[in-house]
Amino acid sequence: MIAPTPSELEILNILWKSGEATTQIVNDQLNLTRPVGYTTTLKTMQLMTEKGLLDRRKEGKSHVYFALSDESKTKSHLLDKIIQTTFGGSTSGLLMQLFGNKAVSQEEIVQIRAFLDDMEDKNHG
Amino acid sequence: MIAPTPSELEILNILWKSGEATTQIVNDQLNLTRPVGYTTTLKTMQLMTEKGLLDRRKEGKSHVYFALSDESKTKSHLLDKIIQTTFGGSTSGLLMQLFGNKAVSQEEIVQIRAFLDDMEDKNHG
DNA sequence: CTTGAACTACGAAAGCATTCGTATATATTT
DNA sequence: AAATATATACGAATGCTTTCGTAGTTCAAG
Repeated sequence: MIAPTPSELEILNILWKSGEATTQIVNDQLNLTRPVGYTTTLKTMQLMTEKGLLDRRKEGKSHVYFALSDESKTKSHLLDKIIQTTFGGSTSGLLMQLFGNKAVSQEEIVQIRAFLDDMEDKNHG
Repeated sequence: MIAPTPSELEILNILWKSGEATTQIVNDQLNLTRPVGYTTTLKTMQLMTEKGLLDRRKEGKSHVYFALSDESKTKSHLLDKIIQTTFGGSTSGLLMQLFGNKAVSQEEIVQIRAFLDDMEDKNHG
């Protein structure tokens, strides 16, 4: 599995959401958050294509890019990595950190309980 | 807050566990996992000291290092970062990923529910 | 006090991610 | 078809992390 770099992840997030986009569109999206030059974005997306993270098709004079890497798998991988390096491989360790040191809203707690209920339904049903 | 690099985090994890240690000891610990030269470890720890992540005291001809950065705060910070970059700032997003794509045992679910109960007690009490 | 072992300090190389300038190509407009 | 606008391709610089060789220092043993 190819782990995207931080910059690559930003681009992936945009493409995962929109399905596909030109460099122009991706760059505009990025610039809503932080300033970044057009050719920088272009170059990054070209490298990502070489790496197999993206593919593209020609459309007029420009390219339309789309993600090849799976969103869920990629995020799962990144999560595994931080669990490994930061919490010694312990998922519970991560959760303790999350619940122990962050303000988790009542709303989120409700949501999490719902997740757990679903999980148990799946386990038992 | 100073975010440690991956290599620095490895060293911090050792020092958080042992309280304090010489370069030699840290390097030996690291080499249980992966090969790394003594001077590499030394240099990294020196840089970490400059950065304020560590401090040290002289003991005989060697130095005894210890972490200045707080374990919980550091991990919390790293976690925030991945939540931000990978899950668009949504803690629930992280949890969905965690619960949706990993096998979470019944035991862990029970543990998580206990966490949530504690959380609610804190929120209300 | 000289030798040797362990330790520190320093500099620099190598690898990788990010950035962007410049040159070139492609389409569109006049 | 010339001029303009929009794209792409490429190379190279920058900055940061990691790595380790080498030189010098400190302590202890002979």
